[in-house]
Amino acid sequence: MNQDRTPGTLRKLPVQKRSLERFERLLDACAQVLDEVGYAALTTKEVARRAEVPIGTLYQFFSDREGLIGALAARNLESYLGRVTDRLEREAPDGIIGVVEVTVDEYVTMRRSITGFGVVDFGAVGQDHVLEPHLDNNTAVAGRLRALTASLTGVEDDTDLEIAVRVALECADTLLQLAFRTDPQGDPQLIAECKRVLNSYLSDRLG
Amino acid sequence: MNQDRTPGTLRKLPVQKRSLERFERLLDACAQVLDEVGYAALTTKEVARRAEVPIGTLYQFFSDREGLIGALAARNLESYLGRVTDRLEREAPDGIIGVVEVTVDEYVTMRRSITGFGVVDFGAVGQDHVLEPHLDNNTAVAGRLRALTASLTGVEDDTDLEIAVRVALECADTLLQLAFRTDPQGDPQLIAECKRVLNSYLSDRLG
DNA sequence: CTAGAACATGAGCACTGCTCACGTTAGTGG
DNA sequence: CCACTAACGTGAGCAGTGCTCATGTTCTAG
Repeated sequence: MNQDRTPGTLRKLPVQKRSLERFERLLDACAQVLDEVGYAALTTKEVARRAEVPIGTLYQFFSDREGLIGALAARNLESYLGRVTDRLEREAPDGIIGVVEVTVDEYVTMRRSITGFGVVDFGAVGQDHVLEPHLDNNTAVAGRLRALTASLTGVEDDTDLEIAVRVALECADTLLQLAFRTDPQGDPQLIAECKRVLNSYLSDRLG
Repeated sequence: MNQDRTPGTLRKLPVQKRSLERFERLLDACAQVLDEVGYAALTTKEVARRAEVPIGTLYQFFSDREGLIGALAARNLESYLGRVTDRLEREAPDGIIGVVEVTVDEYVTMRRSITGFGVVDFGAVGQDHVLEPHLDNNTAVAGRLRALTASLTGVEDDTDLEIAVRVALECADTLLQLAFRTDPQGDPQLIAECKRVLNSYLSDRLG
């Protein structure tokens, strides 16, 4: 009894080995189905069928359809931030331009290689607060990117930087969505244009 | 027989008076419901109930749920473009900055006054090609804004302008969405930030 | 060994988008 | 005025969805 009925969340994390496998299989199947039929047409029954998991089991882990997709988004975000952090620490670029280069390129790489990444990246539209309660997704991502940016570029980490990163991220997100809508491999001109927008704005804003 | 089964479109435009009233009532009810419960929770039955129109009648006009929402988006777009055109012709600003000012302010005004405008503005996400076949919504809007911009600022109307307007529109769209997500009246700082992004980018790009 | 926690299952409920067969009204040529 | 066609009106019901819950099975700590 007393299951977690908060929408868009996890219910129970798997603790035993078999159910952990199933949990991951469900996320993989979810990514696959998203890739094939898109967000609106995704069906929990189909995801369960692909993962070879009964429908009831799916709902043991995820409170609802949104919770399933949200968990996939969270996994994508962790993966993305891990990769960006690694590259930034290794390459240690000394200015805004270098940070823009790395964050954009890493996003592009993931969109080309991770199934379903294009549909939910860090959270599908109209479905916010997936990553942290009370924060919409891009705000959560912005918070984590801001810390990285401040420590690498020496820019003061104040309210101004917070807003600048928030705005830059929002633009980058849509422009890259546009680039990949235009060309499945990511229209190179639009990717370049994305970097240009970010560089114009951020140097105007912070420089 | 032989109804139009193309998804996301209109079926028949009303030709007689009573059905035209019902058509408009359906769009108004659709806007109201969107405003109250959001995109995902909108139900065709509820829209029909509000408009005091039987469900079958709704489906005489609209091929499906998406067609209904798309028709609302199209009505919003025409209204927006009309207002922007009027103001630009009357005020005849002489540079990019003036055009940015007018287009952004007019959007803000509409979001504050038109029910449901915030949810679909010119087309809900994941539901493109509503305004013109084979063009996603923002591209269609961009095309019409580009013509206006070129004639007013004297900038050459070439491929470069096309891309610049396309990119600027995409950014403006998300940043204004963000501004209104942050504050129901539209966060003033984020609205200002939106103009800053557009001005930095466009003067860097076209100047 | 055993109590209780974690996990597994799928028929079925409530609800959705949408159809279609049939009835009603509006408009027009004679 | 009528008769006739096209436009309009209608809502029970179908196919399919998200999700539950009663019942059973497996794991693991003491």
